[in-house]
Amino acid sequence: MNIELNIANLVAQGIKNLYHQELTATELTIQPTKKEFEGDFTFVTFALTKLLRKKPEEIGEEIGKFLKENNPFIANYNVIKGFLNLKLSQSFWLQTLATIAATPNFGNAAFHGTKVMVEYSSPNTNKPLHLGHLRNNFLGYAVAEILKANGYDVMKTNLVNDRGIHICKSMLAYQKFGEGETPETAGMKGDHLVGKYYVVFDKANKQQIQELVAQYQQDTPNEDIEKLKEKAGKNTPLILEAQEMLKKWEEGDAETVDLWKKMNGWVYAGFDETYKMMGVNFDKIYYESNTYLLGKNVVEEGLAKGVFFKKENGSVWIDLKEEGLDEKLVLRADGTSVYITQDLGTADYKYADFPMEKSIYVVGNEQDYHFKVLFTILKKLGRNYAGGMYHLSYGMVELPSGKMKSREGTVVDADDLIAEMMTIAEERTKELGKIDDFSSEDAKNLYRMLALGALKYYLLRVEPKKTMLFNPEESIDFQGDTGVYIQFNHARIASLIRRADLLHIPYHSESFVAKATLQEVEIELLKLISFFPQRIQEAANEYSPSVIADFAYQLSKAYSRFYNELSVFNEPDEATKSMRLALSAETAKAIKNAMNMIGAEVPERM
RNA sequence: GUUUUGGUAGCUCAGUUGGAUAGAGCAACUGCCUUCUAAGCAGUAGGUCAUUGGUUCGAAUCCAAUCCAGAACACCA
Repeated sequence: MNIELNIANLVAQGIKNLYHQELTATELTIQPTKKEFEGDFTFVTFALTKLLRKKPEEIGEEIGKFLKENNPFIANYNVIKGFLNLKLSQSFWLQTLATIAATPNFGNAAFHGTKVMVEYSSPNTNKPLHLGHLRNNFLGYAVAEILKANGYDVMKTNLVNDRGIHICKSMLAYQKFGEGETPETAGMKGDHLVGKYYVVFDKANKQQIQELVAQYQQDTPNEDIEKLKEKAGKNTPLILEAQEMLKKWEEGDAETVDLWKKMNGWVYAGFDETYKMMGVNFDKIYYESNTYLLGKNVVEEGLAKGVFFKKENGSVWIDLKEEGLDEKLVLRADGTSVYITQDLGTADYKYADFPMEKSIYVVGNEQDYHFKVLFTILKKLGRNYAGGMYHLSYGMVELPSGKMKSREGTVVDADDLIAEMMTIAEERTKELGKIDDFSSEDAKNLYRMLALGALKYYLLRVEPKKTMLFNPEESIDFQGDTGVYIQFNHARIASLIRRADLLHIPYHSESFVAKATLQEVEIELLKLISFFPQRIQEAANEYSPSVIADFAYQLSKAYSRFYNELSVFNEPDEATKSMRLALSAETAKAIKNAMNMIGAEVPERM
């Protein structure tokens, strides 16, 4: 359903009849009429003045008259300057409601099976998830769901960064200071425990840097302090030991690998719990420990094809100056991989797994350059899938004090934040006392729903690429433009529908089409629902869940207005009563569908 | 320095791809629960759309320059 397109077609027909000019519907501007004017949709005539050599008002008058006379759905029209405002008839809107009601999963596109992979989350296994990860996870999950709603065959993946020097840091600190502590003995989630040792490492290492710098200063008192710090950072006993450990790990040293397995196991258990709480999931999980050696064959291939070149010291590069980028290293002189080497190999690996037409990487905008380079290289290598690759780049979540820094303890922990939101949801719900008859299990489920709904909506309503601000002092709101407001409207409708069903009041199409009367608020609401398919498409085209979040909010707001202005059960006209129930039911369905698409659940009662 | 992304109400954000008098929420103020869930509704107040110039019937939106802020530019990941 696309009402604007239909109207554009009617206008095009009118132009053909009146002026003998062939214009396609997409060349014509149709938009919803601004609320301060009379009408539902507006055709902008300015653009035609040159072609038709007429005044904009004149064109509006002529087309308006033609449409009204030749189409029963056009009830009326008025012209203000270059704007032709068209009012659609009651019967048109009632028919629209009937069509929406008869369409299962209204808004969703038919399945076409185009394969798309969405990689998101991709955590490090050396520290627990924080607020920034929440934005990533919610975004990735939502984009995947939105693509599904648009008919794609979606594969959600997670590439876990489970090896490397940073992992060795936690391992080393644990080995030195852990005293055999486990998540059980410490009473901590595994990811938090491992994160604790990452911090321990950092602290001890900082101490060593200071000591080294002091020593350097004695030896070379005239050297620049920053340079000394940099040098010290690379040479502390702890860093050297961590590097040694990494080497051992790569050689498969049994003791090191066992420790790594043990600690990663703790982290995975912790992550699983958090993922479950967040309501996100994956179809396949990749581990860097399995993929970090990939890509060397790609380097050979690139050399053979002349896409890459070798420098005298044996390192391999690609020249991307023509693309406005720089020279980029793809293999070290000692033959070992760099970050981009594995990403090249992993891209092939993923494609072999799932031959997708689109591949989306949900990764923060600090890696914009990296992905530009990666995609360019793959194109140059002639990968046919390269054209479908997309870096869904999102902005950082900042605190009023600036960036979150784990070293300064200003990180907002994901588990803590969710727990806090649940507590607030519980307090607020108990205050209102509307679910006193709930079992404690049902109540807890509601708190989780509300907490996560609030959090997801809060993070997803903002356009992905924008940096956003989170103020821990002010807890996330439950009023106004929030997830909870939307959930509240759903619960309210659910309550109406329960009552209608109990009283056996019908609300199928036959009970209202051609009989009921619609008020302005109802038409506004119906109009919004009818836009759902376009909004879903828009969200998919732009990989932007904020479009769906906004849709759910606009819809809830329109419903709230309707709910306060008009009564359902006190309406004397039976057909109109049925229509209002049907309208409510369809609103609830659209709200639920939209909220599910951004990963938020919606309650029947709250 | 180069590249890149932003700058809209006191605060947090929208703005349907160039359309009419730029919108929401929060915070402030005023009304509305004997009535389908008030986690609500209605209203008041709040703007040099960073600045300047350009493109045209028409610019928050497109182009150029400038200012401010963030990020990236490692034989790190």
